[in-house]
Amino acid sequence: MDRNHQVLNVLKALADHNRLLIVSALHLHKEMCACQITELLEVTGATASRHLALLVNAGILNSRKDGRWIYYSISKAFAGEYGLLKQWLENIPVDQALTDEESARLERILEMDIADVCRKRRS
Amino acid sequence: MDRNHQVLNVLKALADHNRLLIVSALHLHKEMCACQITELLEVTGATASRHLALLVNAGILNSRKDGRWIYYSISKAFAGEYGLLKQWLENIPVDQALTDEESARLERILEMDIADVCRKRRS
DNA sequence: TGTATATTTAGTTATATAGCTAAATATGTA
DNA sequence: TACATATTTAGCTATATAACTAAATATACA
Repeated sequence: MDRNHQVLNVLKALADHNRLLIVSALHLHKEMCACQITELLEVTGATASRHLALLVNAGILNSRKDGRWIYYSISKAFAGEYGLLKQWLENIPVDQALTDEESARLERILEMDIADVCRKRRS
Repeated sequence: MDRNHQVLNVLKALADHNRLLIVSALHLHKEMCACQITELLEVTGATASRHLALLVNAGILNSRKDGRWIYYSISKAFAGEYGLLKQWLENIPVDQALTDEESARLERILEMDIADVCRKRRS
């Protein structure tokens, strides 16, 4: 990937409602596992997985495997190379990044035990 | 358009090679008319027009009509509401925003008389 | 007024991609 | 080892959109 397409890749990665939701949620909370994110998006695991892979690929997220769960967080590289962009994303008011319903869903998910969140997943 | 979709709209507007090229060129040069931008993108006037309308719609560009030409520039509203994002875009190194070929094309276009640029347009 | 120029709108086609289901892979636990 | 859980991969379908051409609209000037 030449330098010229990296910037575009980052923008394309962010220019999707569900992926912006993932990034916003991870700004509010350091880490979330794939199944928590799947619940947040209300999509199948496969769909969440693809979005997460795309964000990792664009250098925006880091993943960390712990047992059978994979935790995602904003990558340090993104903070470094795209500091101003990251700052902008962090400063987006919550009500512009998440709908009321999504905020409520996020809170509910974070209050639950991860094992319970994962066990009740769709598909 | 509710607040929630504005941020996404701005990102979607920027997440396209040709539109990012337009915005980058306008960061380097205050104003360009539609026909200059058409030349820069190497597309038909109709295609350039659509990209420009989309950027104006997202609040990123301003247009100013002067005779039969329409001049475009980065909008003050964008600088205000999306200051950090605008700063980020301004700080993207030129070689990451434009290919060598595009830089050369931009220089050539800006050296020419606008009337000549417009007269030799495709389609 | 008539003609050339500049831009936009309408309509078509091709491509990209978001979602799904089903199956594969990997990990933890009985 | 066998089974349940967690995630990814492969393949499909529907939708969005970027490009084009042709036609419409608007402006400038002879």
